[in-house]
Amino acid sequence: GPAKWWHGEFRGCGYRITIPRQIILQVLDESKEHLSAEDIYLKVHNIYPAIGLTTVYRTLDLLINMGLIFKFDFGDGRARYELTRGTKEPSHHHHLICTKCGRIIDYTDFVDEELELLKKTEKELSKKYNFEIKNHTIQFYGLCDKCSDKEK
Amino acid sequence: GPAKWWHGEFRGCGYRITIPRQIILQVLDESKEHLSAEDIYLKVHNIYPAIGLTTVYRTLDLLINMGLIFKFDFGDGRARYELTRGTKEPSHHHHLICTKCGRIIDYTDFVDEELELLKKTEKELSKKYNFEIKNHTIQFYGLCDKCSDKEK
DNA sequence: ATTTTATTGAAAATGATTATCATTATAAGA
DNA sequence: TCTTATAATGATAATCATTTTCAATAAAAT
Repeated sequence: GPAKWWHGEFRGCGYRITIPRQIILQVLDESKEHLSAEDIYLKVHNIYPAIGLTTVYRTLDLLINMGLIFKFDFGDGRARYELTRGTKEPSHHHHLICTKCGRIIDYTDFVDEELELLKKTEKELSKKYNFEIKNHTIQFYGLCDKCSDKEK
Repeated sequence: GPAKWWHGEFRGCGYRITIPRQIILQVLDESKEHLSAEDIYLKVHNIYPAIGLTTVYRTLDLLINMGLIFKFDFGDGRARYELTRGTKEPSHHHHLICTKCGRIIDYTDFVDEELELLKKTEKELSKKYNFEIKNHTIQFYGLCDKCSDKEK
């Protein structure tokens, strides 16, 4: 097939372009959800069953180090992964997490205001605690509409 | 010894007051750090070696459900626990987490401004996504002063 | 085509947390 | 004080996500 956008990035780092890596990136590219390693494994497995879970974990690690994906921890014991799609910071979107069904909702509303305050806070905290801030997370936990209804 | 402040809470819930529970609460009370289950186990073990790790986990679960402690997840694979000391929300303090040495710094600066914005955001998000928000986390990741120095 | 070595997959190891279950100890009642 | 019912405990095994190991395979340089 035609060369993908990320082939150059791999070549530049001296990494080989392999079938598992192509398919894992394809799966990540086709999904807009927050996939866990196992989610990715299952989708990859549908396309090319010989690829193992180990390779998925290893490739995800590689992609994180290359800056091609973000890793999120929502506190449910399994990490989620998502293509950066060019952004250098994961901060452009935040999350609502349903503590009952595990659903994760991205929101992009009000983030401008948030970012402004966060930037200011970051600057002041850096100064006060001599702490070099690289990243941050904001997460809201609660019940999504469906789970909220069920409780009544 | 004299009855502790939490004895009433236990009695009220029908829970028994046992040696492990007394010591685990003592350890939590004497520490102002964010202790992991194993940290707590080791300290408890120093005071009363017969207490097992299982009991520590079980007691921490109980204390969470009673609202006596908060559980934090900083994304390093082990949870941390801290006495609520009367507060009903963990939101009164946020965290700086060093991604190199794992040090966790509490900060209470600027939280008022943050809280104001968060309350507003929560309200609007609740409305828009029909999501019942119960809690939130804000965490800054980066390098603490010591680890930042080492990098140079 | 051959060779070098990065990459892979199966299997075992790890580390935090949870479940099981027989034993023990708390606290209520005789 | 002496039962007695049962909540709580601790040793052990089980889970579950993730890592490590290592021999076999495949990418890409020669």
